[in-house]
Amino acid sequence: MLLTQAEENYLKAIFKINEKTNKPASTNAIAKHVSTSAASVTDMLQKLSGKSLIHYEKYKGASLSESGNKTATQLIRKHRLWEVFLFDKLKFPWEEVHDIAEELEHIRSDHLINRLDNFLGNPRFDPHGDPIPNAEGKFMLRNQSTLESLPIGQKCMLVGVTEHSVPFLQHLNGLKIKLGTQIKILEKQSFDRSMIVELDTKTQVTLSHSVVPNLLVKLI
Amino acid sequence: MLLTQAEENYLKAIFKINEKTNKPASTNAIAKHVSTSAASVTDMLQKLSGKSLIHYEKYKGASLSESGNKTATQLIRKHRLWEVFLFDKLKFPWEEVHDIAEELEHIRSDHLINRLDNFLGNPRFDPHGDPIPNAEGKFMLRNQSTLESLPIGQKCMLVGVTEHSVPFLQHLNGLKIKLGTQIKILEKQSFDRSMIVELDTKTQVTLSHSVVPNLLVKLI
DNA sequence: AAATAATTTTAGACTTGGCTAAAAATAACA
DNA sequence: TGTTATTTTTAGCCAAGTCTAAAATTATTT
Ligand SMILES: [Mn+2]
Ligand SMILES: [Mn+2]
Ligand SMILES: [Mn+2]
Ligand SMILES: [Mn+2]
Repeated sequence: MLLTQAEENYLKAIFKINEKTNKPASTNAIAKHVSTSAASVTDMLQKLSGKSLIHYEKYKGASLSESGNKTATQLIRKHRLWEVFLFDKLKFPWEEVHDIAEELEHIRSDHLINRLDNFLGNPRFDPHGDPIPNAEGKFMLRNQSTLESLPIGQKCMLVGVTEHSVPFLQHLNGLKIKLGTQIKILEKQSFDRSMIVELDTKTQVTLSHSVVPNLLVKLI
Repeated sequence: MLLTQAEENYLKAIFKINEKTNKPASTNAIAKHVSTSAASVTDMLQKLSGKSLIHYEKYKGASLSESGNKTATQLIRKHRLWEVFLFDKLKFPWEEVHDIAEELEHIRSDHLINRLDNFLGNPRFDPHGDPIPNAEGKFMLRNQSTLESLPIGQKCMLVGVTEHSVPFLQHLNGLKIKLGTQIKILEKQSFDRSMIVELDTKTQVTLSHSVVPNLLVKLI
């Protein structure tokens, strides 16, 4: 089926809300995601329901149907592959790739995205460490923990971030922390839940509680 | 100014018609270019005129204003750079790049297009031999002739095509003719204006009059 | 269990970009 | 120079996607 850019954006929003909450996406939650009014969301939910892309019941929120899920997954695949292109090939900083990928993800050509995937070396993760579904829509899983959950003395490596805002990513830039950076936990302050860690550059940095829970790491 | 995709497409159409005819673009000519009705074109011409992107007088056709020209040139720059990306990097055949570039050209980010230009090695011509304007909008000129105008015995090299249709480009594929192919003129048939040429592969082929005038060559 | 608050839906309107049919202007022809 | 033919514009309509304001429903308090 041929979907408009608007319809695609709603499906992606519902996907992300469903994924995070494991519940039907509420009208208001969707409205925030796509930056529009609740009334507009209701209109669109009725349309998407009519096209059998979502399951929707008045006042009960929306979740993706099988075909809606497939569409949303392909969109995420395109988004993340374009992010890899921008980051790896065009050398954009990781905090700038998302907005451009929001536009590129709507280019319609299976041929294009599969060649791009190949050109990039079939990457499994995007510049923020998020998994890239393959052409069949399968997400790659990975053993990962949040840095917060690890004990003093543990060594690990940054493999992802759960927060994608520009200020947060720039903050990490300032700390010289990026994907692949090795981290050893030296101290955990129970008072303010900050953490003192040593990086692979031998420098010590303090990570506040607005940083620590957003870092996904692999044990080493 | 922020333009819609539709507005951009109209500006590009007017640019191309102006370029080819050296006259204001007629409503009908534009309608053919953007595949729409004459009535819709009139509507849009009034809108573009209101935004000072074109010079337009009822019944007299349209031509680009300075700002309209700048916009159209940047679009062509984006279109042709994306074509180079698709052809050089993703290895698409030259007859498939145009349609995808029609979508990619509307992605808005100066940052992106300048990095792409750099990544591609600042190419001056696209996969069809058309010049790529630089960031300031300047087109590179080149000494070229149409194959038709050359005498028997002349050696030359294909540098561009004036026809971009899929069947035409596939026909050239079949003849093993691509940009860079060297051509020597062996015979010119005055009856049907066909031409017998020898390629750099030493093979001889006959080029009909629906092919010859569409080949742009450089003398060697 | 009411009353109040928050969320969601409906109703009605607007903008963009398209359409067809009819009117007006221009071009071509006899 | 009239008379046709063609082109262009106007007029009126439509679908998508948005909005605000009001009504309906559901959730939260007292
Ligand atoms: Mn992103
Ligand atoms: Mn990402
Ligand atoms: Mn093209
Ligand atoms: Mn081209």
